[in-house]
Amino acid sequence: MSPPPIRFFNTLSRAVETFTPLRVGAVGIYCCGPTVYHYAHIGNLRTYVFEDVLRRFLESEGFKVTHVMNITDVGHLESDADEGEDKMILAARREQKSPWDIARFFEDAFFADTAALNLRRPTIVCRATDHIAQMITFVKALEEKGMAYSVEGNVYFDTTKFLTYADFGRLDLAAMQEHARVDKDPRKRSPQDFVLWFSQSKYPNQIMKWDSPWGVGFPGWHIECSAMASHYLGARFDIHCGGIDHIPVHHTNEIAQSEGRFGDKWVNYWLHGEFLVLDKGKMSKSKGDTLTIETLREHGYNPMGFRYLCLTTHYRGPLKFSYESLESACNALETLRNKKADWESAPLPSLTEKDHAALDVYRGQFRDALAEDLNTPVALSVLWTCLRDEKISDAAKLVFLKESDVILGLLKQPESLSLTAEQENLITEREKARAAKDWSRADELRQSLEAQGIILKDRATGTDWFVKR
RNA sequence: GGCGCGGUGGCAGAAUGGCUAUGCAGAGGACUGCAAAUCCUUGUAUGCCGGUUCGAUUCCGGCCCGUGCCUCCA
Repeated sequence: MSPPPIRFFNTLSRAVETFTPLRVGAVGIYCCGPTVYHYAHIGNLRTYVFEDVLRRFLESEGFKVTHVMNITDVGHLESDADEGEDKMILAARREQKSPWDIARFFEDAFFADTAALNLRRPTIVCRATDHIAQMITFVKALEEKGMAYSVEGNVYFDTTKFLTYADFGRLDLAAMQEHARVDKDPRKRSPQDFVLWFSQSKYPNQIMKWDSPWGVGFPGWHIECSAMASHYLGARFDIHCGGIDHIPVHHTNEIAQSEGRFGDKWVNYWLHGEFLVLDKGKMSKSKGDTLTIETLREHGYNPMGFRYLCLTTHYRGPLKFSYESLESACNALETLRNKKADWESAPLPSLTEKDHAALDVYRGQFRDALAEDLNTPVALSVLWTCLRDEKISDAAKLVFLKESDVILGLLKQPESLSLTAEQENLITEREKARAAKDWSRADELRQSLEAQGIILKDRATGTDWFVKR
């Protein structure tokens, strides 16, 4: 009996569909990446965790995955002056850093964060500023097809030329117009038309600008994704991911541009991640409550606990974040780590036939959970059930723990620091005390190290240490 | 106004037309050095009102509540 097919919820149809790639054995995925003018917050990162698991799962299914992610490093930096919230930008400006330096700084910070969450780096990371030529080509092509118009140096996409514009987001354009929160740009013919190329910036001190057939300026907000995705993945590809907020505008516009240019279905499957929410709704910069990986560390939590927390929720449902739930996730993760360390430190027997049989069942359940629209909570529950199965050996459990972790990605060691000589001494002294059965002295030393954030684990092979959390 | 998501035990969070995962926390116990780790046992739940059904948390309708997007936003 063949396993159930891989199925994903496709925003195009708003239904779970069987996944069939365009090419046998290969999958192309484009994921909308970060805007690098601030640190990523944990809500942003949740979406990247989902995409990472998607990629790992498809790879485990034998696909060669091309995972493309853009870096939005072009923008309107000068407009940030009146917001004045981001200390880094202010500092960079004070030090007369260029927007490019700032963008690079936050790009590096982004990948440091994703590394802390054990996210695999996309196979292709592409910066918008490195692909201005592709964007210009793209806009020219739209112009030639009569899908764009120029007014006073700005080029706009003509949404009336793309008859299915409202379909993807199921938009009621008339209703939206009535409740528009932003004044219409008088140069636009239709309210939903959007800019492909700006030569008339609303920001007088625009620093990042490029020459173009329409004047010196910079690209519109949506064109980079269409240009880079089609550049790396072709005029048609398998999967496009992003946050759910992208459906009504960004992805709607991407589809309009791309199908406007290529004249055919652009992306087969659109997968969107729901938001992470706080008690009072989503976090936002204006409310001053954005949480970053660094914030979690400051509260004493290991970033990997956040990865675990993400996996306990299905990607299409909101994740209610609280320190209580993060604590719970960290504790669960800690147990997984302890089990792994315990089993690895002791010699284990080889697997029995019974072990093999049970493992096959667990592997199947685990795989099928993920195949059904990436159900990580169920996959985790399969893992725990296996780990607490009295009928199989620890050796078998260790095998499954490691196998499942190729996709879950939870067991990467926390960033460790090396011990000071003094800390090393304390451990050695404690070993001596234990050998002498001086338990109170041993515990005293343990507590002393714990106060410094070092947790000791006595194992069959000796004493290990971990950084707390 | 339009388009979405959610309301399950103390917390997080799955699934399912009947027998309701999983983790954390709490309680009790085992082991151990009265330590750490690990293991075992254990209580409590499906927003409200109707309908369909032998039977609904699950399907349908209505309501209430929360929340997101529609402006760069994961």
